[in-house]
Amino acid sequence: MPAERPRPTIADVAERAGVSKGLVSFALNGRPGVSPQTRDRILEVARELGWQPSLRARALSVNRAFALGLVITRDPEIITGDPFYPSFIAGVERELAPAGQALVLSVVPDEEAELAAYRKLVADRRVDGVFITDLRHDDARIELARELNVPAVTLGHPETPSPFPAVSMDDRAGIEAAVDHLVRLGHRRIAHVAGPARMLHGSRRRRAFEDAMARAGLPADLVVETDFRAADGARATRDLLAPPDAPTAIVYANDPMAIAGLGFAQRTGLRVPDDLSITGFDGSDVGEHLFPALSTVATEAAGWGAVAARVLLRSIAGEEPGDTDLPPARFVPRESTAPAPPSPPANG
Amino acid sequence: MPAERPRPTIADVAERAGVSKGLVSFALNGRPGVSPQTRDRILEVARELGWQPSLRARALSVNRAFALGLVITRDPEIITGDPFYPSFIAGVERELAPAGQALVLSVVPDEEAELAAYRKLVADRRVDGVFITDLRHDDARIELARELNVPAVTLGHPETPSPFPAVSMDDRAGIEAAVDHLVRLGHRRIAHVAGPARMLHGSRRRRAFEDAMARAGLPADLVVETDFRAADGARATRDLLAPPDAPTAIVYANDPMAIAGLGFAQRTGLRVPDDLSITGFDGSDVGEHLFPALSTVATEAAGWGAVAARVLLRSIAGEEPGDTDLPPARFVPRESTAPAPPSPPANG
DNA sequence: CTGAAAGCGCTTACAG
DNA sequence: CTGAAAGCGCTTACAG
Repeated sequence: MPAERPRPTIADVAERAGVSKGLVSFALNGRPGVSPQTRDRILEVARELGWQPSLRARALSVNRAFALGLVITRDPEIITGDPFYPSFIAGVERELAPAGQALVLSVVPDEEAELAAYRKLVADRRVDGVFITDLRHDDARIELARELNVPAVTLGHPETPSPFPAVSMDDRAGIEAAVDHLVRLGHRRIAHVAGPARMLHGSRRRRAFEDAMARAGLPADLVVETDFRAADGARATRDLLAPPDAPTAIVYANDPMAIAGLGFAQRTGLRVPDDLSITGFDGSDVGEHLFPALSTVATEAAGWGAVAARVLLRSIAGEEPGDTDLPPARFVPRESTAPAPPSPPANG
Repeated sequence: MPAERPRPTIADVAERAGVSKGLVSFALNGRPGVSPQTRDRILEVARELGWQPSLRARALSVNRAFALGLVITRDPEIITGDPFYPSFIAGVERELAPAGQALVLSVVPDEEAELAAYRKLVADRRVDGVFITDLRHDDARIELARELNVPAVTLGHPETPSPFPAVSMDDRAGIEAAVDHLVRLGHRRIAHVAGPARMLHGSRRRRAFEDAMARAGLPADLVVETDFRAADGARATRDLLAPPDAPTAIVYANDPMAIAGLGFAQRTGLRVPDDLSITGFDGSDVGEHLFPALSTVATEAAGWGAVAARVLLRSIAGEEPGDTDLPPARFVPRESTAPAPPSPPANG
């Protein structure tokens, strides 16, 4: 082990510059009340010495962590393949790095561990604020964050009253556009493979589907709820395609399920999109390279992350950012959607 | 804003228990030299007061961050779809949470930003050690970590001499098994869509491919280098399939490229696996649900993360863990590989 | 077994 | 414009 050369502290700088520690601190932080000459001398000495601020010491004196917390709750199976979080995190970092903030990430298997993770993060004062993603109905995290007195930002509006700013993206628009597109293509039997009803975006996308169907004068009777996993997508597709009056189009609540659904359909000999149209959600880039290329709803997760980070930073700084609405999710038609096949002869 | 009720400190505990702060600290940390009765009293008072240790204060006095750093270098395009990091991180967290450690994550777009991120992480003393993943040839991070005097663990063995423990998984075995499998199925023209040569696992998988081909007495003349992106996989497949002596099987260096390659092949009317066999790498769960289900090489990224975290923690604790070899990557045959098609009539 | 004190490296009133 | 001092909340020799 090479001996650790101890890092210079402001005391070293002060001594060498012949001033007090306090003055060094003022000069370094660009506070007013230091004459230009002494400031320059102090800065010069700091540079010579290779002084670097101790975040730890600052953290203790100003009572800040200079970090934001993200906890992701996913069973390990589902985490892979979902394009949302990697992009979201990249967007968050784009905002944090220049601000000198760090991201502390917690990945937990279930909701119990999730609450514990938030508690731990703020008990340890590891972060100055937290992201609340994947909102659920009656989400306990809103109350918890309030109780812990930690700044937070929610992705989307929680159902329960929330003191925290929300950064929302209208995903209804994307689902509706998908349904409208299919209806225009002549589809009448359209199914929806939904996310879990306990998740707000799961049930919201489902409601958007139902509303769009209602507007088109069609029954929304073909809906199956899932856990967002690829395997669920395959299973749901099997169940939907089994009956004689099977749908001619399926709207999936995420891309991995749509890809698995596509696989299942092809496996049974159905041609996509000739026999069956399919749409995904979230725009994984692999979907673009499938055959047929997956029609999907693009969500700009990175932009969402960047804005959420900015809002959280502002609310930590004591501002009251208010809610912000991102541009709505966009339907991206590709190859997996086509005109409905001619209806089979009505028999019976 | 509800008024922040100030958290009790050890000074409060000490006062209430009628002892000194030092003694409280000893009792709380289970140090010897505190009589059982006073220890119990102190613990009791701490509980009554709802005392929680200040990680910040501890960090400053013991000069530790109680956190590990992971920096991921990816252009935003590629990050989505790759199943490795989400699983790896889940494994890391499985180890860190019980140890009271946190993960600070940095996502950067290129190698320059990557080095800056490592520097910043240790300059700020945000972490006690760092993971070095996705090793490259002449990887500057080894030297940087040594220079910064920060404990590190590498995923795999770097080429340059390294003072850091390595946690390795033999990915050669998986590639070789894939090639052997294809050879046994009668394939003679086998191509490889490789990762970037500057990345160690990119070139190592390529070499494994070449070696396996050589052992089978086959030329490894069909290799195209890529950047690991899905789009690259499609492009490479197009280039490979264009000439008259196109391969009957393609071994891809990751799953997203294999999926895109599958899509491209199907698009041109080739039947997979009848006309063309395909294998991936890393085992995304979506691959399992494609039609045909993707034969791939499974890597146990979560286990890798857990072991790497444990090793890094031990080396921070001053042990010298030494290198560890994980079970080799396993080839998982599914549906995308089948006997080679009968050779076309030799003409010319 | 216990106490009093210094130290970790900053920031921030308070005085001059 | 500048200095001396206290404080953030712990840990850790050093004495007894």
